[in-house]
Amino acid sequence: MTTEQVATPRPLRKDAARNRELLIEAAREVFARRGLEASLDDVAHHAGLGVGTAYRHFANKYELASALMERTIETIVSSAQQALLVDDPWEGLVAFLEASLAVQTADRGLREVLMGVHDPQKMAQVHDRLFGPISELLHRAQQSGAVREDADTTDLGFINGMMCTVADMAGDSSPDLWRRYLTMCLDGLRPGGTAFPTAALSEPEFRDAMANHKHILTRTTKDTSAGWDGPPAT
Amino acid sequence: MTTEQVATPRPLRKDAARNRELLIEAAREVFARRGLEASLDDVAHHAGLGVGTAYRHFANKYELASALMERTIETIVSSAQQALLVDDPWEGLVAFLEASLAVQTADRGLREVLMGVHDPQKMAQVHDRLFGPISELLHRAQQSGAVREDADTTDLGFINGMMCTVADMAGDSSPDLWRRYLTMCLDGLRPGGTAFPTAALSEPEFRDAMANHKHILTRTTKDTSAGWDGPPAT
DNA sequence: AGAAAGTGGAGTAGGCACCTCCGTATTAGG
DNA sequence: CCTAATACGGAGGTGCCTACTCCACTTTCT
Repeated sequence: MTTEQVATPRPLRKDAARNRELLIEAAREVFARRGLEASLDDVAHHAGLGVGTAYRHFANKYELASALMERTIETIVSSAQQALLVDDPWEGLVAFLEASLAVQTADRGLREVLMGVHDPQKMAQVHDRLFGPISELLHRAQQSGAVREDADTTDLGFINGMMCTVADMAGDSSPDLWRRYLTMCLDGLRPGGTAFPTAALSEPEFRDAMANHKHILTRTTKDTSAGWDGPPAT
Repeated sequence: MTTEQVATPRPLRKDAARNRELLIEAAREVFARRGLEASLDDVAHHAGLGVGTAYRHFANKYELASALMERTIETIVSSAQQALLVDDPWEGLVAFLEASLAVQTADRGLREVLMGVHDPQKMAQVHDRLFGPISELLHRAQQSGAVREDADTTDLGFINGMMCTVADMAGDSSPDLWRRYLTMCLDGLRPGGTAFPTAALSEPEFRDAMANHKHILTRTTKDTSAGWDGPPAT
C-alpha cells in the first residue's frame, strides 16, 4: 500500500478537470436563476466554454442537474431531521419550513424538481423521504397545541407550493418576500381559526395531484413575441 | 322604425353562424381546461370542425381568447364593486375574493391572462381597473378592525396568485381545495397576528413583478418524453 | 517532439405551432 | 331546380427552436 491509487482509471487531464468544475459551477448558477429549461448550451456559454465541451462531460442536462440537485435535496431532508431535535415543536416546524424554503426560493431549478415539473418519479422519491419527518414535525406541533388539529401534512405541501409561487412572482428583486406570506399562512395554522370549508387532500391524492399538474413553471426564453394582438401584426 | 336592420352588412350564412357559435363554445372549454397554450387547431377539433374554418372566423387564437375573456373580466370588476355594497366590510372583502377566485380557478386561460403570462399590457389594464375597488375594500375592512393594519393591497394580489397555484396543483379532481387555503390566509390577515418580517411590495413594485415573472404556467402538451434519465435513452 | 486527450462552434436533425390553399360541400335565392 | 356565392376541411408549407454531433484545431502529458 504505497501512494498508488487504484480508483480512477484515467486521471482526467488538467484543463479537462478545470473545465468540468467550471461547468458545474455555471450549471448551479444558470439552473438556479433560469430553471431547468436552460439548455446545456446555455450552461456552456455561461462557463465560457464551447457546447461540445459540455456534451463531452455530461450526456445531457438532466445528468448534470440531477447530480447537482441531489446534494441540495439532501440538505432539505436533513434539515427536517434537525428540526425534530428542536425542543419547542412549533419552533421546529417553523425552522424547517424556513430552511427548506430559503433553499428552494433561491433555486428555481430545485423548485421545479420538487414540484415535479420535469419528472414525477424523481419528485416522488424526494417526497418519500420527506413525508415521514414532516408528518412527525406537524403532529408534534399539534400535540403541543401549537397547530390546529384539522391541519394535515398535505397542507404543508401546499404551503410550500404557494411560497414557491410567491418567489416566482416576486423574482430576484424581492427575494425574501415569501417570508411575509409564510408568516401569514403560519398564523392561519394556529388553533382557533375559522373552520375549513374543504377537507385536505389525503396523501395519495396529494401525490396524484403533484404527479399530474405539470403545467406550472417553464419558459423564460427570449420571448420577443408580442402578446394579445401581436403575433401576426402585419 | 320597422323591422329593418341596418347593422350587419352580410347576414352570415346559416351554417357559418352555427359554426361560429360552436367555435366560441369550444374555445371557452378548451382554454378553460388547458389554458391559452391550446392552439386554434385544438379548438377547431374540439368543436368538431376543420382548422381552416377556425382561421376563417378568427385571425388567431388571441383574437378569440381576448373576446372571450373580456366578458369574464368584466364580471370580476363588477363583483368588486358589488362587494363594496355589502354592509360588513370583512364579509364584503371575503365575498369578493371568493367570487373572483371561483371564476379564476375554473378557468386556466383566465388565470394566465390575469397573471400576465402572455401579455403584460393586457394584464396591466385589468389591474388598473381592479386596484381601486380592491384597495377600498381592504381599507374599509382595516378601518372596521377586521383586518390587521399592516396588510397591503398587494398582499391580496399575492393571495390571489397563491390560490391560483393551489388550483393548478390540485387540478380538476379537487376543484374547491383553494377554499381551504383561502380560509387559512384570511385567518392570517386578521388583527393580532405575528409581525411581518418583510414589507409588502409597493404597488409599482407589484406591477413590475407581475410584468416580469412570466415563467409561471405554460406547456401541457403530449410530453411523451421521459424525464431525468430519459431523453437520449438509446 | 509526438501521441493522446480535449476543445469550439457551425451545422444537422427533428419536433411543433401557426397558418394557407384549394378541391369539395353547402346554402341562398332567382 | 340550378347556379353563384359562400363556407368547409385538413394536408402540407413555413419558420422557429432546442438537443446534440462531428471534426479540424489546440493543449497537455511523458
